[in-house]
Amino acid sequence: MKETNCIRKEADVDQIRRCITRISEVEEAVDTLTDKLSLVSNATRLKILFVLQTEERLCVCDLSDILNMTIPAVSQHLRKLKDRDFVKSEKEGQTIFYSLRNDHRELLAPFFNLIKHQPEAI
Amino acid sequence: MKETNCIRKEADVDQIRRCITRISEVEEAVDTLTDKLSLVSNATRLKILFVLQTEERLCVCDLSDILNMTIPAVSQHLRKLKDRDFVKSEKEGQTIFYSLRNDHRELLAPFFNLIKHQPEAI
DNA sequence: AAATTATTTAAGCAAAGACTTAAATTAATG
DNA sequence: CATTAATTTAAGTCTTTGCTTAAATAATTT
Repeated sequence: MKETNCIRKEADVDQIRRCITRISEVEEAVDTLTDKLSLVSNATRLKILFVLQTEERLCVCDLSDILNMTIPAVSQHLRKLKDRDFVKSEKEGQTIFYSLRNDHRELLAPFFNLIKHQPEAI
Repeated sequence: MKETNCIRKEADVDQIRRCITRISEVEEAVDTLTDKLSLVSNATRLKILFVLQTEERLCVCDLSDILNMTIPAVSQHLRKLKDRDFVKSEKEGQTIFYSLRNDHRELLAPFFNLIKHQPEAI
């Protein structure tokens, strides 16, 4: 890649430098955030999180019935949510119950509000 | 798919029904939200939005320099952001300046806060 | 008018995502 | 102890995404 694309005379070099600096400062935070958002930006996973908000805990086959999806499909979503600390699991006999973790409540709260208070369109 | 996966005796049929109802009520809101989140959950696009927050407006080649990416790559991200009303564009001669729209400020605000106030880890 | 500049559009490709079905694991039960 | 049940893991497929390079548009300058 070329070093510079903006060769127009009006180009504000200081502005560009300033932006580069500003972005480099938040680069890591952006990556961390987008990593989490990419999890939440899936309808199935957001539904799982949403319903776990009120239900305390649900097992895989509960969720499979609720979401009308196959068990393995649900299980794979749950693994992702668990890997990123959105949910935790507890085994009880042969069934495994999933529940919300507190780790990302702050991130999730605005979404749940949007969903609940503007059900038709956001 | 089978109608029911949960055949265990402890299965709480009422709970499952309740969840199905609750989810059906927010289905549309969830889709609308995840559609927007999937846009924001990309590091390049979040950076564009972040930097446009303070810079008022930037042209495509500015952003290409700032993000160290090719012009077409940036242009394609901008199109997505524009299609979903995150940004607007104004032509001035042969350069096209992009700036933030107000439509999704409410959705974006928490992200910008997270990025700015916890730069190391969220 | 020809050449240059800024941007978009298009086509192609590689990687990531989300499902499917089948097999493996683990626990409970007859 | 063999069977059933709940879940995970794995492998395969299809779609989506994000880039690349090349070509097309459109405005400016020479």
